[in-house]
Amino acid sequence: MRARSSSSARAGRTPLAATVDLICCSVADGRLVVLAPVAARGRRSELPWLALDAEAPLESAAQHLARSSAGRAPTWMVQLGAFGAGQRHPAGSALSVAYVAVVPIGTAAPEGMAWQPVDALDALGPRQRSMLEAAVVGLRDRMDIAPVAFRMLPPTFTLSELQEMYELLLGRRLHKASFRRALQSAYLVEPIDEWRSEGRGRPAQLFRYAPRKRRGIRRSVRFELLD
Amino acid sequence: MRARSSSSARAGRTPLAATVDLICCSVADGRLVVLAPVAARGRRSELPWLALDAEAPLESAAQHLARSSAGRAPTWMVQLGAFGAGQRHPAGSALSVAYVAVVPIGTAAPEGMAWQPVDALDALGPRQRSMLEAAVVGLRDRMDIAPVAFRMLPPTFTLSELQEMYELLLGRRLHKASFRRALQSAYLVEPIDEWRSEGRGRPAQLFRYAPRKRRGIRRSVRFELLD
DNA sequence: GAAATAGTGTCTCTTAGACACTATTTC
DNA sequence: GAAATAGTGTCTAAGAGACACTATTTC
Repeated sequence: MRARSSSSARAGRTPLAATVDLICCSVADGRLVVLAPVAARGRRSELPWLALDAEAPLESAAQHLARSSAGRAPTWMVQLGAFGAGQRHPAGSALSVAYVAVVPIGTAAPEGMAWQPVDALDALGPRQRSMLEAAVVGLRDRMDIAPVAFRMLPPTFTLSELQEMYELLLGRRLHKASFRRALQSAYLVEPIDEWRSEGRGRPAQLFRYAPRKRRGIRRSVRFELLD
Repeated sequence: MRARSSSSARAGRTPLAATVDLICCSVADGRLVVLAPVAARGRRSELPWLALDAEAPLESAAQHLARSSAGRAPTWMVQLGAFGAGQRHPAGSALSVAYVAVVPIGTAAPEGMAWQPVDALDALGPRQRSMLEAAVVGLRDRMDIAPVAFRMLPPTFTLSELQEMYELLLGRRLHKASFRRALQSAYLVEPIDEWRSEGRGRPAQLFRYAPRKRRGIRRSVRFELLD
C-alpha cells in the first residue's frame, strides 16, 4: 500500500470526536495534587475534559477548560500532546489533546471538585492515566526551562519554600548552599524588604520571581540518553 | 459559564476531521532536510499527512505514514503534539497530530518525494509551518536524552561524523576534546575494529552506537528559564 | 617534507556538593 | 541556654574549554 502523502483523498471523510483534557496540578500537604471532579462512591474517577469543536483554537479551549474547572486562570499551562491510541476515554472520544496546568499552592477547589494526590488517583481510565503520568514527567522535565515551581508558589515566597517546591517536583533532596548559589547566578529572584517568621527559628526573607534577561545560555553537550 | 467538567454533555456531538502529519528529517549536503512531496511549480508545498480515523492508534498511523512517505521505517520517531488553533491545513482538517521522524543520512527519497532544506521550505501552509519549526526545536532539545544524532547516522560512523551531526543539529561548533571526553564517560559508543580513510589525513576508527546501562543520572538543578 | 585529518595530554577556570560555621528567632 | 530555622564561607573533586601536542595518512 502506497498512500505516500497528501496526494491521497481529502481528509474529512472520517470525522471523529475529540476532547481537550486538563491535568491541573498544585501542591497540598507536601504532595503533588491534581484537580478532579468528586467521584461518586465506587465510580471511576476522571479528569476534567471538554468536547473540542472545529472552530475554537486549542489554546483557548484549554484556557477555558482550566478556568471553568479550577475557578481561576492557571498561572502556567502547556500542551502535553495528543492521546488516543485505542485507550478508552470517559467521553468516548477518539482523540484527546492534553494540557497540564499549574495553580498556586493553597488554591481552593471549586464546588464539586477536589484536589487528589497524583499517586492516589487510582480509578482513572487508561487514557487519562497515561496523561497524568505524562503530566508529572512533563512538569519535572520542564522545571529547568520554565518557571513551573515559581508558578506553584504565591507571588512572594521564601527560598526554603522554593527549594521545597523543587524537591517535591523533582522527587529528591537538594543541597541548600548549591541551590541558592545556582539560583543567585541565574538572576531569577529578587529579595523584597519583608521577612516571615514561621514559629521557631530565624525569620526568612521573602523573594519575588523577577527574572532578568540573560543572553545566550550556552549549555555544554550532554549525553544523558537512556534508550 | 460553568461547564466545569465532564458533567457536561457527552463528547461526540461535534465530530471533526483530524490528520496525522509527518516531519521526516535527515541530513543532506551538511544541511537539515525534511521530506516533502514534489510540489508543482508555484504551488504550495506541504508535508506528508494522513487522515486519522477513530480506530487506528496514533502511533500506528504515524508509523504507517512514515513508511509510506519515506519508503522505509524511520530510525526514530516521537510525537510533537497537536496543532489546530485556527491555522489552515492542506487537508482542511480541524486538528493535526504531528510526529517528527528521523532517517539516516543518505536515505534516498522515493519517487515523487524530495528532501528539502528546512530553511528553504517556504511555501508551507501556516499550520505545517508551525509544526516544522516545532520539529527543529524538538530535535535539538531532545538530543541530550534521545539518540537523535545517532539515528541520523549509519550503523557505523566516525567520531568526527558524530560530532558534525551534533554541530549541525545544535547549530553551533563544539570542542573536539570535550566532546570525546563527554562521550567516553557516557558509555554510548563502542569502537569496532575497522578504520575509514577519507582521502587525505589519518584514517578514523569506526564506532557503533552501543549504550551501556547507566544507573541514576543525577543532574544538578539548573535554572535556565527564559520566560 | 607539507598538508590534512585523527586523536590525546595537560592546564585552568567554573561549579556542585560536603562540611562547618554564623545569625536570629522561640521556648 | 537549647532548639530550630536561615543563611554563608571554604574546601574538594569533577567537568568544560583552551592549547598544544602526537599520530597517521595522501600528495
